[in-house]
Amino acid sequence: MKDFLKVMKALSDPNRVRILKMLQHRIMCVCEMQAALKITQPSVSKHLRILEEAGLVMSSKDGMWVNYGLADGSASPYAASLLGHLRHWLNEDKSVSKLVKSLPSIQREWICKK
Amino acid sequence: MKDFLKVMKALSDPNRVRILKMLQHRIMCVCEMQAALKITQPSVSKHLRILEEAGLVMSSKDGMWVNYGLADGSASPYAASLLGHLRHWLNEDKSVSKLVKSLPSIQREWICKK
DNA sequence: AGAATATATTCTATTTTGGCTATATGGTAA
DNA sequence: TTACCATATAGCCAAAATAGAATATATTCT
Repeated sequence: MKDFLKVMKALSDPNRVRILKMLQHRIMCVCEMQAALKITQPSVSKHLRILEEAGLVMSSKDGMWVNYGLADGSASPYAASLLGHLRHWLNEDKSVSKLVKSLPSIQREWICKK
Repeated sequence: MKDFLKVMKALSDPNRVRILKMLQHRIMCVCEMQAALKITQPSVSKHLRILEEAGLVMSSKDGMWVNYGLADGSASPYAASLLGHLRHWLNEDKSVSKLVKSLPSIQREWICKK
């Protein structure tokens, strides 16, 4: 029950759902998501922690950066199932499609390192 | 997005999930659920309202009683999908199986009308 | 009509959540 | 080493959620 609730709670916030929808298109670092969502970096980090503990995303360090991607689902069957559905869901949502369309212009070389 | 979040939030509370798991077995009135969950009647009503607005349960009046059952899913594709998965999920959860086992002894004729 | 019962709503107190600022950590480059 | 940069954590505050007590509504029975 606890694992199930973790996944449901993780999916109960619009910004966390938007993060997952972005990660369907490519791997991203924290500062890229921050630029896309227009919220502060600590907020993004917090959301990512919740998503990770629910088994929805996974991270790997690459030097200074931390790359986040969708989890493979091995950590939680609930997460695996929901990640599958999310592929088809919410593609028509305006806030999501707008975000996805903005992705090409958001790259860590441009955003960070200023 | 809003409809999706409603379903996820509705499924983010253990008592609401337990209500759904009970309703998989039979239709119930509010006072039966109250007896099963051992929480106050207003709390049950509130949970049911949230579940209903998410498209997860439906109600029909029968005299003094209001019968609640699982929704058919026509109100929300997200609710429909999750209700399907919930059939298989959490059957092994202790709090759920305990509840289900207690169902036969919980009937409105005995519980209410005291 | 009035009493009793099942459910819904309101109100209040408590907890949880999401955002921000400030600070800490850890890696990179000079 | 020092300086810098990406990310994580801690602390704070406002908004939202949960539970219970008290109250309101609606239906049945006498």
